[in-house]
Amino acid sequence: MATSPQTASADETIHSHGLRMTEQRRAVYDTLMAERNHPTAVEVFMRVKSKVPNISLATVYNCLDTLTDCGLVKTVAHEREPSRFCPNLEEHAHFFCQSCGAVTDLPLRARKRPEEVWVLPDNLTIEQYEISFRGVCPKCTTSAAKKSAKKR
Amino acid sequence: MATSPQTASADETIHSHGLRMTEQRRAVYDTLMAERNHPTAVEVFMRVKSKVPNISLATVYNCLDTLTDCGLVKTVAHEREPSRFCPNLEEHAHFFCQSCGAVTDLPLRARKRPEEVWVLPDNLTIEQYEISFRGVCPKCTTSAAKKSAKKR
DNA sequence: ACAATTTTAAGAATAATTCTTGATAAGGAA
DNA sequence: TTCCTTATCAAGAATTATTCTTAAAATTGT
Repeated sequence: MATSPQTASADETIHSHGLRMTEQRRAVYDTLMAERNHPTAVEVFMRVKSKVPNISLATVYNCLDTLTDCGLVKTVAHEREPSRFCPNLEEHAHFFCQSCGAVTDLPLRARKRPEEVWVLPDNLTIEQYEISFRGVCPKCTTSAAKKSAKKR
Repeated sequence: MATSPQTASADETIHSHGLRMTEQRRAVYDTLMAERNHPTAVEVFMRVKSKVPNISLATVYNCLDTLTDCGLVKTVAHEREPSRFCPNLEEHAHFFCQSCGAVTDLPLRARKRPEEVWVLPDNLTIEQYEISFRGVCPKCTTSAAKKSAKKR
């Protein structure tokens, strides 16, 4: 069977960086694409072991770094918690739910730029940015509301 | 001499949390207020030692945590780098210069809200957020421009 | 097939931060 | 004051995420 167009272009991207698409790198990449829920390196490690049983955690870290360097995934660092990895390459922010731990992508609104919200000095070159919101997600807000409704 | 109004209110804030303003906490707080350049815990430690010579790094961490819990300083975590501490309680974002390592506060523009830039699901409760930009600061941009001007 | 280069795996090493514990200090009651 | 309770401190051990080191295995160009 033919490889999907997505994985084919991931191959090309890796090759264009002078690197190879190895079994381990593909397995890590496919794992991220399959469940797009911002897993940590350890979570990726556990999932990927079913495909490549004797892969090591250090190799998972290496693969995630390589994929990040090639621009195929984004590394999301928040507070001092373990980094999370996400294959959404669109410009977006992240929301971390303090209640259930879920991480959600927040897409940019049309025709809005983050730079317009803060006062930036002249001559400042922005190369990247990271926007993290923290609070309670809709699911947890709703279930908390139900609970307090039951009480009375 | 009388204590400054700022330190007096820091005292009150600490007391309102059921805690004491100890020599160590005051020294750490004063150090942050004196040089508002986002030092790391180790940098605070080195500066504070001149006032309290036998303070330990762990105590500096404890003090910084306590001050953060009381809302007197902000802990700024960026990537996997050491946390930095800042006594600017105004709502602001941070800019990290990749060239010189300086951290700059970016105040919010008048009548602008970060929430208006990203698509937020309904029912989502935002409790805090952290906005980090990364790039080259004006000073480094200018000095790089000078250098390349000299070359030709 | 052979040599050169990548990549991997295992475990050691690192770095920032937190935890543990006993000692010290402070505040309040008698 | 003196005792008692609680808070805080200091020192070093422990933890956690991540990176480094190194030798072996795999891949590619010749």
